[in-house]
Amino acid sequence: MKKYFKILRKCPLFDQITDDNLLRMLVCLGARVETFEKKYTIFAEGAPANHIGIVLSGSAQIIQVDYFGNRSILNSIEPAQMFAEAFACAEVRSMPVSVIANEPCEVMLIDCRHILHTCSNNCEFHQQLIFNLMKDLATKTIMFHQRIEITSKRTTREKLMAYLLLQAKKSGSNSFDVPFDRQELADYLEVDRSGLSAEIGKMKKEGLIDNSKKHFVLL
Amino acid sequence: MKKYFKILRKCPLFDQITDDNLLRMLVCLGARVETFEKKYTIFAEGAPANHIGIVLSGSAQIIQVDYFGNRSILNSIEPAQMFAEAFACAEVRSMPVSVIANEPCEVMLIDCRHILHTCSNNCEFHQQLIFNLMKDLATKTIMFHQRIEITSKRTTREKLMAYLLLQAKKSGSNSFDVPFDRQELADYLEVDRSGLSAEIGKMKKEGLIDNSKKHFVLL
DNA sequence: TAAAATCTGTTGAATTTTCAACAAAACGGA
DNA sequence: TCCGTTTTGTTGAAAATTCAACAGATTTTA
Repeated sequence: MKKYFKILRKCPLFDQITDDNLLRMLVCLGARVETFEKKYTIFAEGAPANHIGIVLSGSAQIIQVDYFGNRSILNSIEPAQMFAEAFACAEVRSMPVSVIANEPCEVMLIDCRHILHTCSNNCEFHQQLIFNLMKDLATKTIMFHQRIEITSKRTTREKLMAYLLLQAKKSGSNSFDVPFDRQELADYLEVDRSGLSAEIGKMKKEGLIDNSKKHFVLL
Repeated sequence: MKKYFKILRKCPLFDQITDDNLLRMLVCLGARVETFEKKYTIFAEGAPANHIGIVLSGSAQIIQVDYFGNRSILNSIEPAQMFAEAFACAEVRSMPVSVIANEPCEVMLIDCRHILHTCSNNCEFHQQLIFNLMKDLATKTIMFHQRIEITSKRTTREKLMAYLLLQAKKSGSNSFDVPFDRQELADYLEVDRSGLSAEIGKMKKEGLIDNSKKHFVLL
């Protein structure tokens, strides 16, 4: 487990937890690590929603697929970030979304019931973990607000521009990579892929942006 | 304060809190009640985000207005529900959304810092409140997932149908009221109002739904 | 009660998106 | 390196949304 400490220290779940306590805590929580190949399903829609996931390496995507097969990408999960914590904390029966490995992944899984319900050892760190979960959920809620601000725009160009402006702000630079290929970006922005490609082409011609694959520059 | 107990007991923030403790707690937290007329701003975008709001009577709406004046309605807040808790818990500087009274409202305001940071009295209920906040935030996250499932649909009809199906499920009946007038429903679904009116008319003609004002029936 | 303000439904034109199909480019594996 | 697969850009036609304008209905206010 020790080899994961460097990344786990960055995970908001373990804020304010000393290195000394972290190892014992992981044992007590029954944390385990699993690996997934690219495109493999980490959590399937409909599966029990008991576990919190933490991406240790690689990346994952939260997706919804509707009755007609249309995919929405809700979020991209990078190393040290958590996923499925809302469903585990709300104690819903089953997952309403799927989580897919976007590249080869190492994922730590923790049964959330071990966090929410005090264990027989009566460890004091439960309170800190619950506080950290609360903070994380509040942050996730804000991310959803930002996503809604983007997808509520009515045209492909407005959505893309709103998304790129936010990414530039987050990265602190006008030159940055996005975590999506074209189809994925379209499924995040809720637009048609070919329309998105066309719009990117137009905006390049107009000198608004520069782009090559996943790299974008705001001009 | 006692006159609000009946509704406060239904607020998820006070789950597992005994009536005896509730009054003392409200004093300790510095809770206060304010009233707002219809359409008045409870929290303005850009204002400090320190307070959690609880709707005691009436209802409120969470709205985003973009640069061009386009309004999105993120959520409707009914009595006993909280709002702005995510921003207060995440300790962001200022509100990224506005909260508007949808009808005459009584609102309880609690400075979230009194919940997150233990007070000098060292009351034991902080832990329970933080646990309750975590549960509430998890539930709110799930609500956003549902909203995204609705607004990610590409046509007005699909969005409306997805919304109505969810409302029917929530109300436990095929006959129910929605908390929005036409323009508000359009701003929630992220579609054009006139297009929405036209689509409702078509669906009535096709015998899919019945509707009058805010009342809908799924046939 | 009457007048004013707001809300709703309807229309047609303009804009935009979606859809399907295809070819070029990029990628990955043998 | 070559071949098969995946990704990306491009196109045009069909479908849907948006927009502006207006009239009738409803609600609010004086």
